[in-house]
Amino acid sequence: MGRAPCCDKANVKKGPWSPEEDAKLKAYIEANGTGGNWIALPQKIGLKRCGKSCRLRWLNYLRPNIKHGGFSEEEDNIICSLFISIGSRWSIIAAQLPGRTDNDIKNYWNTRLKKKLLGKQRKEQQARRAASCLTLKQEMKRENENYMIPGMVSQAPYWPQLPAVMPLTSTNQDPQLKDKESIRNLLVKLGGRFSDDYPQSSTSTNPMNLRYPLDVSFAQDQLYENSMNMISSPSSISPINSTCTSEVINITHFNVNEAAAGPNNMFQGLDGFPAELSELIYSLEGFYGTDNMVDGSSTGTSSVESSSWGDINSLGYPQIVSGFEACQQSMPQVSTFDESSYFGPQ
DNA sequence: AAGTGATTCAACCGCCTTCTG
DNA sequence: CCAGAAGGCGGTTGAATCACT
Repeated sequence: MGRAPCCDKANVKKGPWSPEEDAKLKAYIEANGTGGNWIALPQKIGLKRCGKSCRLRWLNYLRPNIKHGGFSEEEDNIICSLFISIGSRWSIIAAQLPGRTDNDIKNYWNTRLKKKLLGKQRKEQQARRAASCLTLKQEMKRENENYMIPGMVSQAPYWPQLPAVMPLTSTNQDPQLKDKESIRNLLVKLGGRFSDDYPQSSTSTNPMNLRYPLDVSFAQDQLYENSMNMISSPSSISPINSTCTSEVINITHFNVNEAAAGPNNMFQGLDGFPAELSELIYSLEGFYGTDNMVDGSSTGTSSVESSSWGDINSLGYPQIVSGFEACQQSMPQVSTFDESSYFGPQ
């Protein structure tokens, strides 16, 4: 029954690795491999380290072809795009950046990229606020001058509080809905499709019937495999139509809403998106230009028409996009969503 | 030069999923 | 089928380093 404990916690060294320890671990793995058992590894080498610690050290530092620091603009864009698409799935994001580790990307995001984006956004907000305030002040000053009673003490005008973030589309909306809408719009802009953007088409020439921003990012083989593993896990994401003709369609064509409800979902739940994400969405809108953002909810125009694949090239991963342009062209052109045609007879 | 706060990043922690007996 | 270990992952921590006063 079961197995022996992985390591004697009391007899295990913690903290930074010494060059000697690094050398031992590296030499052994390069000569013998991991042997498929990290827990047994330190004992074999004579290291007083936990197997997990060895694994981490190897993967994040000693492994060949590891790059540290010096993230390029292109890498920044990929990280941002993927973070918006799939959230903090650092291992998946790392799979798209050769030589980068999930830990590195996570650190880079938390310490620099996030601040970079938020800083950019705040600057723009301040500029917008300043512009709005100036206009408002001028108008109120004019009105005050018109209605000023002689001898009355002039008071500081009351400025209505401006929204913390500029509303994207409609006002008077549930903030959560607005967040979702923003995320949705951004995802659409990034080239993705929601389950309600298209009717089901089993005759599509697109071999994989790729639809989502995830699909866009996942087009590259490695990431695709990762996604297939995750998506095909019944505990993570449930296909919305189990009678679909293609199994590939089944597993790629999952229901975003259902997916969002589960704890291990691909999107980590739109409801559960980190609060900062909505702020970042606005940052990215500024990054890519709000005018270019697609309002997929109410324009009445086809999402296919309104979402330009050319836009994605600006994200810095044309190699991902190129494989999808063909898929995109084979997508059915639909302007409105008909649930019955999409889900089939209930 | 010293003190202090901010930043970076390697490493740990704990949770979840997968695997094994 | 079940219990528990291994593997994997994301979040967090804290020592080292940097930047500023």
